[in-house]
Amino acid sequence: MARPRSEAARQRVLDAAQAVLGETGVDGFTVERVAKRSGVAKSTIYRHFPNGNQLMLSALGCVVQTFPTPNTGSLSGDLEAFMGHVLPIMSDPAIAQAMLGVVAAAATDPEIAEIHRAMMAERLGPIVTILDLAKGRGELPQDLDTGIARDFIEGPFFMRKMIRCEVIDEATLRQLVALITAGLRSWG
Amino acid sequence: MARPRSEAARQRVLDAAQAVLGETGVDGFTVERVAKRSGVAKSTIYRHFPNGNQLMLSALGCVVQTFPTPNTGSLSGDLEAFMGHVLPIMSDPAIAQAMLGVVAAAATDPEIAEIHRAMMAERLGPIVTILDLAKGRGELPQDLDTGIARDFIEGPFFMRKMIRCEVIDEATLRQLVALITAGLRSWG
Amino acid sequence: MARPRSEAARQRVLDAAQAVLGETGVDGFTVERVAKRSGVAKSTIYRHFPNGNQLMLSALGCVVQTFPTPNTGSLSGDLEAFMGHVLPIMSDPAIAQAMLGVVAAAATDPEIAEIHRAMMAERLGPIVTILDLAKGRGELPQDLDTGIARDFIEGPFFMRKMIRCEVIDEATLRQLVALITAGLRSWG
Amino acid sequence: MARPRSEAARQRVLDAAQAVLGETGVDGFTVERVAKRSGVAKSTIYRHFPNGNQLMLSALGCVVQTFPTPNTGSLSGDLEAFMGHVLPIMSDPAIAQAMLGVVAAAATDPEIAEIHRAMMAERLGPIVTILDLAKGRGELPQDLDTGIARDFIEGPFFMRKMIRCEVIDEATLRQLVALITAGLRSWG
DNA sequence: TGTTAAGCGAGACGGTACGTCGCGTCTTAAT
DNA sequence: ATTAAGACGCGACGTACCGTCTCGCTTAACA
Repeated sequence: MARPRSEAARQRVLDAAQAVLGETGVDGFTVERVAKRSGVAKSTIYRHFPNGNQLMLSALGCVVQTFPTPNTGSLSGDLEAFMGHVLPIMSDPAIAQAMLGVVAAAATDPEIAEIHRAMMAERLGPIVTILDLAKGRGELPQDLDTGIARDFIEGPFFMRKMIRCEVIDEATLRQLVALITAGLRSWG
Repeated sequence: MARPRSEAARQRVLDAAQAVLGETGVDGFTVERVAKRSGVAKSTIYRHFPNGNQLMLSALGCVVQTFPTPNTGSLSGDLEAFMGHVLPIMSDPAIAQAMLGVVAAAATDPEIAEIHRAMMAERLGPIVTILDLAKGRGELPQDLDTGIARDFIEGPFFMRKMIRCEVIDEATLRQLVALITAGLRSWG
Repeated sequence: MARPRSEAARQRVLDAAQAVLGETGVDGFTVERVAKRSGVAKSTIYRHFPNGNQLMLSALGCVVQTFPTPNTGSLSGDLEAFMGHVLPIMSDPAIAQAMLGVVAAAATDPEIAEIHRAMMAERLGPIVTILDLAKGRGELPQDLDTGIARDFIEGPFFMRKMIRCEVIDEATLRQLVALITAGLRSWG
Repeated sequence: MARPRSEAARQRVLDAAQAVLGETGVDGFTVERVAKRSGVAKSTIYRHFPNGNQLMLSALGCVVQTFPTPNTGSLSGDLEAFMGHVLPIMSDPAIAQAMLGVVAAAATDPEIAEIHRAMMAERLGPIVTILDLAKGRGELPQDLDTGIARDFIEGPFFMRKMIRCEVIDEATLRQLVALITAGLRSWG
């Protein structure tokens, strides 16, 4: 019966939030700055988001995005293609910061834990598919544990790129994929 | 005539800081809370630490600790032993949070970047030694790239434990080590 | 062609407004509280009243009420009877608060000044009549200044009851009336 | 052991508060405006005053001021002199507004009630003295009730000046004093 | 007897001020 | 000279109301 919350306002807020995040970083992120920049009243922001942290996380919704599942015909090719999609995103410092923030905050805040879960699940799908395809082709043993495999696959990239903050060039990507596929094939 | 800065005070502050970190998490970490809890005046804290973030990080100094280098006679044994040391530390939620915080903050704050570097280096030493020993035994090819290998080794554990927050039991530890050693041996 | 504004709604608003005034006082008086309590939408309230202050004042319309003019045959009797009517109204704390609020606000808001004027005038009529009757009976000199007399009559009661917030019992009422009549008779 | 609250800051705040009151009236009175104008931080204001209302009332402390007790040798002279002191103060619209605000708020807020009490008591002293002197000179009966007399004296002036907002010129002052003294002498 | 403009509830919106909290700096008295 | 205590300027927080504005739905007067 009442006026619906304006999706336009919500979007303007999210856009401004992303801009602020990019410009000032996580530490300089402020609801009042977002309000000023978006031209939306602070009270309206609080009508759409329970608090500043949630707003920041929502602004980072892009982290929880769908990745395409490649199908190149070989395990190595699929893994290289998939990581080729994921790596650029992890390279954006704002996203990296936010992602780590999500992981850290998930320990205490249940709402953030949910985002964390979604973020993790989103990347699981393609990996499972890639593994299944490889099993179908006979490249991998049928009883390979998917849970362990996904950490074995993602871990090295995550470690190098986001934790150690080193670049991953084309050669490194291929070398890591080679190590990973060799390891996976040895399963059992 | 002057009183030296009491080391006792510094230590009480650090202890209180760790307690606060553990109880309230990174978000609830506050200089004033640490002051109240430690019974030390805020001004004294600022005499010992340049600002609240540095205090928090110093309280996390334990993360930058020396790990013993195992020597069990086999690559698998050494890796299992090493990770057996590292994993319990990563399991402490306060340390985990802090570590992620360090990684995130390193992007902007050069002082934290230094801590980040030390934290990373501390773990590198034992890994290099383990790899060198394995090369000496002929378990690994001589030209194995240490930089890539260390991400390939640590990454899966880090991913599973700290990012995905799943337990790593004895069996999982051994399975991951098996995958890793198989991968490493395939180098070249 | 259009629907007329529902008098029922207006009345429900006024009732709720008076209730809110009585319960929370002038400071706790809020349009939104009145809306919630009355079950009437805020927009409807603003359709009937230009703003919150006006609503509050309208809710106090009862202060601007007609008082009967007594005629007991003597000045003392008339004054006692008149104040006997007025005092109970001044005793209602909500009305008292509101009345003071009107006086205070009249200084700045011309609309409230109008209410203030009406409020004052309403009480003037009976007093003039009482004085005229007394003059007719020869109890008071013909040239008694009505303007001064009305302050001389009302002032002591107002001061004691509304400003000093002390009770006025039967005896006090009679004593004050005696002082007043004696004073008035001395005019000239 | 700690730094004492700076009396200078408190005074600057009060000065600014009075200025704001005078310029914008009670409605435009805002803690943030006072902060900005005084150059004192909002948090400091809240360190000195529990809330904005209390600040406003403290700024009106001048209302609770000591009045000199005249001694002209006659009751009429004393009353004229005393009201000659009081009337100019009641004429300041800011003070008048505030005074009514104090009376109104005293009903609900115990702290304001205390101010109200002090405000009332401050004026009682001189009046009692004036009455006692008159009794000593034989101008008034010994058994005159002071409580009733004080309302009888102050009431008319208060009513005319602050409630009805009419001027009190020299002639009116004398006429009212004449009525009052005549009334008082009739006691008993 | 429909039509239709206004009333109405609900509540979103842009604002302003609130009172609180934490920061990092400072001043004071005591040790 | 260092410490405990805490005041200070600053600035963000999240809340409460303000008065205005869309929304659909309902309803009484006109056509």
